[in-house]
Amino acid sequence: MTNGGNGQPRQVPDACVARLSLYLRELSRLSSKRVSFVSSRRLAEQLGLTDAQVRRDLSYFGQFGTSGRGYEVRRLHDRLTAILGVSGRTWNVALAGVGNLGSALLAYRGFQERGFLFRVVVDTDPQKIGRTVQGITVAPASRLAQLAREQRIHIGLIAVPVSAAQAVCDQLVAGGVKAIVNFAPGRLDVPSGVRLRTVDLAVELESLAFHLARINNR
Amino acid sequence: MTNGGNGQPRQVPDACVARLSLYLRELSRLSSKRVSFVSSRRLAEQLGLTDAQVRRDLSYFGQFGTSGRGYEVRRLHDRLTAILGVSGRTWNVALAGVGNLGSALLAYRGFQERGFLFRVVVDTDPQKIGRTVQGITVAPASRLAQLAREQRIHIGLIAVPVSAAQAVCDQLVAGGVKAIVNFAPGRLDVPSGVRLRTVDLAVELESLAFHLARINNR
DNA sequence: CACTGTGAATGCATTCACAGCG
DNA sequence: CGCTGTGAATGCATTCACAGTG
Repeated sequence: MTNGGNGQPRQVPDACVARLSLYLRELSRLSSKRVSFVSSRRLAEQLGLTDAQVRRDLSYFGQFGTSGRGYEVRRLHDRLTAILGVSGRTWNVALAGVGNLGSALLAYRGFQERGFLFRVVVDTDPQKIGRTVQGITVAPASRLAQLAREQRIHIGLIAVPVSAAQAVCDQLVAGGVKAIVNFAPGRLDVPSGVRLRTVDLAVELESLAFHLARINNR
Repeated sequence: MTNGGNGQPRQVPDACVARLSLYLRELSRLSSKRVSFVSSRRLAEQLGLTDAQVRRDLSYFGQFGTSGRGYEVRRLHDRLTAILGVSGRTWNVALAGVGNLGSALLAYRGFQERGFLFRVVVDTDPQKIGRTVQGITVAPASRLAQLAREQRIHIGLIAVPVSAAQAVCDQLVAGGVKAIVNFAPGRLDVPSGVRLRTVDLAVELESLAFHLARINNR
């Protein structure tokens, strides 16, 4: 047995957590196709993983499978949504920056479906302030900290140019936000206790270039 | 000594490659500030890593540092650009999908600066076809494979809805593209020999939610 | 002396391989 | 049987710690 049996485990690898939402997506798909059971093998195939890895990942949270048959799609789906914290409850999200990237984030259907609600959207551009995007009015960036506190924001998204990123980040922290995803390239400082993930789109391209260079040069 | 001395190493961890472009960015910054030497300690501090890690990463590619003084900023910068394959040469990039995310990618200055040139941009929307974005005319998606081949595209970016992603991916492969970054959620199939990276924006949010849920629930 | 470069040690993550169950 | 759940083995990645160098 992996853990106490009911509660949460002690030690879940970060890499595993990142995969949970992939499982969830695939299970949703299977569920809508009226598939009722799925084996670790099939699930793995579909997601480009190994069967052992799927079983190991799920085992961190308990025993969901049936020997000889696999996992019951609906049941596993429900358990995973609960584990990921996207069950029942919703998360309040603040977005700073309504440029192209910010707009892409706002428009992304997956967020709403999983209970991530954009409650606060800010920008510095007077042209944009006051406009309504996806049902939310764009507020001035100067009010970010205040709004974050009022709206009890859980997660902040930074989609502003690098030069403004640290200031925006500080405002989010001042507003009591404890989890931030930064899409601006470059490092940000946050106090301990605040969780920060930086997603750098250029890194992906450069990693590919590195590998291509090695293929093409010899 | 880590390797032969001049050439490329044999075994570089993927995680290290991903960090090279962070080093590069920081070195550019230091260079523009007229800083001529930097220690592994300082570099690490700035990027949120450890000094040992910086030294280890760089050591995969040779010996660039001077005992007691650190690394010569300009020299290291030049060596890293060469290693990453972003020196001298340029990379031809094709973009599929000119929605918000696609536009964000097109507008990202960092790409051009590093020698990634958008040569082909396609979309299915008749409203968008024929328009010029960032100096490039949007072509119909049906011509993707042909254009990719004609323009000798190295890297393809997929920024279309999930439903269209696999088809677009197949077109890129048909057009001889060997490296693809997919921004649509969900798995894509590519023949072996083609390098595929999927970047899923929702995964980041859900990973954060998982950790927040663990904090808030007990 | 301050700093690099690197064996050796540690700590994660993945994979193997198989006992055990329905 | 077919498939799960998991110790044990392996393979990466990071960190330690220090000999060696300008």
